[in-house]
Amino acid sequence: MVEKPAVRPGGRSARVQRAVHEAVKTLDEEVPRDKLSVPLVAERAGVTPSTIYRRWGSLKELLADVAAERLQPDAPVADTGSLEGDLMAWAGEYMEEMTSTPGQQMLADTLGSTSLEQRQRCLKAQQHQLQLILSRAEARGETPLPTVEHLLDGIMAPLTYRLSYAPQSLSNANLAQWIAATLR
Amino acid sequence: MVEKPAVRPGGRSARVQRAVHEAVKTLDEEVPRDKLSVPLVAERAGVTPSTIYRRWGSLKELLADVAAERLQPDAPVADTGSLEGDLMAWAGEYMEEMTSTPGQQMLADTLGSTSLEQRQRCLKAQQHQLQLILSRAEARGETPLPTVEHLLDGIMAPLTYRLSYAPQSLSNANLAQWIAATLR
DNA sequence: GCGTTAAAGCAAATATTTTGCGTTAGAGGA
DNA sequence: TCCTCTAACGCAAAATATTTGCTTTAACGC
Repeated sequence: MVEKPAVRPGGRSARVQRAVHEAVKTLDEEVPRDKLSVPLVAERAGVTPSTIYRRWGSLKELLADVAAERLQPDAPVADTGSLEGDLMAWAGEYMEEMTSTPGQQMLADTLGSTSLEQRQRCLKAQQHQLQLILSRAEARGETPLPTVEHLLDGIMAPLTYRLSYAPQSLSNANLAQWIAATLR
Repeated sequence: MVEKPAVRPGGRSARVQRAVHEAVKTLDEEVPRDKLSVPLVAERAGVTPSTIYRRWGSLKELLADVAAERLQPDAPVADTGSLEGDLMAWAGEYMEEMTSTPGQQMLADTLGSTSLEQRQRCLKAQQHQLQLILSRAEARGETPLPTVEHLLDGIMAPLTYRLSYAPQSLSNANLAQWIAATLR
């Protein structure tokens, strides 16, 4: 039911997808979540509701798709000069973004979705970013290097767990501690 | 919007709540998720849809409420004779349950809900169970003992992270490794 | 250009959600 | 025990949202 990346970015499909995604993002800032509806999004995007239902199936899946897309990193990871610094900068930014109200909403949208697919996209993106950070550390000659899996389990997992279950308990100190413990 | 524990278990409110929860649990095994609707639940529970809408607000919130309730442990934690054994038994059972299709559904229902409240209930329950396990270890004289927070970050967090993002990658070996590393 | 076809539009048929108002069950007091 | 008060429920009409069959459009490959 979910659209594969369009083969040609200029096609009609791609145009509709962009318009709909854009409409969701805009409206999400204008109306409270329980007022967001498929007909509303459709009107803003200039398409008919049935187009959205046929393509995404439901509002829930559409929101998950948009959220997963927004979670794809657009900015390259900052290079602070050390593995620990890079991790702190990158995970810190992620934490910052995800503790905000729209961030919490995005998280709920992805985690609440029925299809694993969207979540796997997010995981892939995180793995990719971490791999980049690790490669830079390797180039610097830092050693010993942890694996991506290690970083996920030691840093991203506790971070994500708290983002869902106790976001107010999160702090940079927490994060720094997980990073330090994982690199040890 | 969510019902506080009924003051009197015999009252009408409590009866309706039980009937509705029961209906959700039964129907969840009978019909595919996208066919589950408020009117359907209402009919099975013998109440009118408006009762459910007035009390829970939406199907999503009702499902989150039911899921959170199901995540409250009903069986006491097994006593295997050691902290490591108890953790493995308890977390293993949780992992087992949550990798199943209904388990994945419950997880999505709670994590996808708008209200933190339900997730906090689950966190409280996990903390309580872990505290129980720790108290037993303390009584046995095992030392040094980790904190509940440590166990959450080291074991439950990676477990939960993978349950959401890569459930197929989970194994007892993984779990055993997290437990061993956390107790070290 | 020209046929082919996947995706979009349109509108009617269903289904769900909301709402106003009457009814009922049960708590608390005389 | 009975009476009163009120929160929660039932009912049914109105408003919205969703599904569906059929038509139209636009982009791909020839």
